[in-house]
Order: sequence, then structure tokens, then C-alpha cells
Amino acid sequence: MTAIQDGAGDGEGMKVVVGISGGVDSAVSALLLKRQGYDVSGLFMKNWDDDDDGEYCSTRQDLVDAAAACDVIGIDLEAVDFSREYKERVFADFLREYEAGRTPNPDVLCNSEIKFRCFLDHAMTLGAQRIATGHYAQARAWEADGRCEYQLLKAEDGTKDQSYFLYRLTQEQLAKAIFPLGGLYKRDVRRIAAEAGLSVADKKDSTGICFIGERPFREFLQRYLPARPGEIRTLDGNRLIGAHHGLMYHTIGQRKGLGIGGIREMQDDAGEHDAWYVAGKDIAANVLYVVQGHDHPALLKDRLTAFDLNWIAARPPRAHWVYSAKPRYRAADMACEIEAIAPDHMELAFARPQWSLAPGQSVVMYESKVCLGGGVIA
RNA sequence: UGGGGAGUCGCCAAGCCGGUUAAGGCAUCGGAUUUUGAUUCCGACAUUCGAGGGUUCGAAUCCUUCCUCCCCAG
Repeated sequence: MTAIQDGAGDGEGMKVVVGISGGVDSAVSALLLKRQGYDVSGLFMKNWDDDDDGEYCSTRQDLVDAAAACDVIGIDLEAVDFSREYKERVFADFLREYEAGRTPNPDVLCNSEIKFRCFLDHAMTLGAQRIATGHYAQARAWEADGRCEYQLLKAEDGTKDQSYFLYRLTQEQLAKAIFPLGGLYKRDVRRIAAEAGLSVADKKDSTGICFIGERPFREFLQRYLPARPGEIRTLDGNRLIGAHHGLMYHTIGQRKGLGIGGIREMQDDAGEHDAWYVAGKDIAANVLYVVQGHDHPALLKDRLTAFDLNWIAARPPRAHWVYSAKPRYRAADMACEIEAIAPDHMELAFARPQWSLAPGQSVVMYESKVCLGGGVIA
């Protein structure tokens, strides 16, 4: 086995389009590719209409920053609007999931449907041979048994690794991708940006849903989905303990927003209460079930079922084999075993119980540094 | 109505035989962390102790009147 390409080679004039967001990461990605001799151009995506909420609209500033960065780097910048596609392929699913009482991860879909589909296709029409993004992840072509296969690897900087968000990519998509930051640490990326005179060198990292940004979540959801108030009951004892404004505002393991204060019968001698956490939902009855204490056993599960699977290598991993998995972004890898696997679903058992597995979130599997793919928690 | 008990931050709850700044928990809000949603962490949060009088150098803590609630009587 030999790595025949690691994405950091000599550009030799190869045309690559870089997704420029207006942040440091994508700017440095473009800068590095330019230095490596690629024929680089930038593409700024506007995928969300912030028509009526200027307060949280930062895309204008992002575009300004993106343009300024490209100017310093010395590349062209084009802007494209995929907001219709984003709405149809990402946001619609996002709303369907919330409506069903689940907790989706739109950014996973955003990558497979927008950045590595719409954006990729568009870049190809511009004559590009590759696309690049500021993701902290690594891609490489790997030759084994006479076959060439593209692998997705974790980033060198484990604290910034974003391979989780890319687990839905396919061989075809990965073959076209370059992740210039995969081998770098965040601090070095900022240093490179500062040394190159990029104004975004110390710009704060963006958070919130990709392209939509950070905003009051309840208020945001409420604009798209009707809120149905209902009861909050204890999982232990089925005791009526409060009221919720809508199941969609709560996810498994959530503490904030329950509004449950002190209850006489449920305190210790000193009158102190443990916080309450969401442990389950009864969608049909519109009841939210809660449990007291972060470490309540009902919040710990050592197995899960996942569906809507995607395997990057285009073939499933082995059952009864030890891998590791993350049941949510930034979770520590946990050893696990696939107990049963079919094309459309699998049963996964963890070596140790996982805290608050939320239906709708993705479970992503790894074999050492290699991201194998994953699925959506049932 | 008679007897007993209780009223301290949105919710619980210390303090209550007087002594300077009214514990703590939950909730809430703000910040940090974070390309989902969460979690976690840090910070803020009663010039005031149901209301009015009084005693005192000094009261949430004592006295008193009123209001409200609970229990037992009925």
C-alpha cells in the first residue's frame, strides 16, 4: 500500500476553485494552493436569504472580507447563489426532521449536497479540475490490491478535525477535493494569515448553522414550524412537572429551556436540586420526558441503530470488528462494534455507554485516522 | 367561625432565643467553548425578607395589627 497523492503536492498549474467564506480558514487554503503553484480562483457562496433578519446577517461582511482576502492573495473571486438548492436539499430536510421531533445536523447535508455537489459541479463548469475548502480534514488516494481508493482522514489538528461533517462524501466527490489545512494546526493557520497580511487573520471563527449563522434558535425555528405546547413529565413516575412550548425546541440531553425550578418533593436535605435533562419524547402524545441529574442512567446508552448509511469506500465495514465512532461532533472516539449491518441500517454497540444519543444526529465511524462513513441515529 | 402552623429572588430553601455586606440549588440572562442542535465552563441575578406600625444603637430575626395560605375542628 502506498499513498500516491496527499493533496499537498506541486500544483503545476492545475485549476482549482476554492470555496471562500470570508473566514481565515478558506483564505489560507487559497493562499497555500496559490503558493503551491495551482491556478486558483475563489468562489463565494451565498446560500441563504437573510431578507428580513438583518440583525443576524453577516454575509455582507463575509463577502467584503472574502473579497479583501482574495485581493491580498491575488486571485479572482466570483459569487454564486445556491440558496434555492440549499432550501430544497438541506433546509427542507432540516425542517422535516425537527417536525418529526428529531435533531438533524444540517451541516452534514450541506457538505454532501451543496459544497461537494452544487459547488463542485459549478466549479467543473468553470473548467476546474479540483475544488478546495477550508475544512480541517485530509484526503488521499490510496492504492490497495491494485485498486485506487480515495480516503477521508482526520485532520492533523485533532481538536479542529471536521471529518465528521464530511462522512457523507463519495469516492467521486473526494477524488475532486483538496483540503489544504488538513495537516496544519489552527494556530499556524492564523499565523500564516497574519504573515501574509490577511485582515481575517484574527477574525473570530463562525459558528451556528453553515450559511445561516448564529441566531436565537427557538425564534428561528418558530418562523418555519408551528409550536405545539404540551406537558413535561418525569420519566420516573410519569409525574406532571412542567410545560413545554414545543417538542422541537428540545433534544435528548438538553438542560436549557425546561424552566423547571425547585420542587419540594424532589430535593435533598439542603433544599438543593439537580438540574433536569430531556430523556425522551412522546411525539404522538406531545409529551416531553425529563430526568433529574446529568448522570441519570436513562441518558446513557451503549447501543444504537443507524440508518441512511454512507460508506466512503463504497463498501460497508465489517460486522464484529473493532472500530471507533463519534455519535456527535466533538465527541471523543469510542470503541465500538457493528453487531449487524445491512445496506440501509446497522446496529452499533459501544464499548462504554454514550451520553444522550440524539435521533437525527449522525454517528460517524473511524478506523484509526480513516473516516469510514456512518449514518443517522434512529 | 374556634384551635394550630406558615408566609425570605420566577421555583425550592438556609438564616429566625437581634448585630455590619440576606447561604445554597433549580430556573433565567450574559459570556467562553463549538461550522448542527445540545452538553460543559465562567459570570450576573433579593438595599430586601407578605403589608403597616412599634421596641432597639441595631431586626428577616422580638412585639402588634392587618392580609394571604395550609392543617385540625366544624
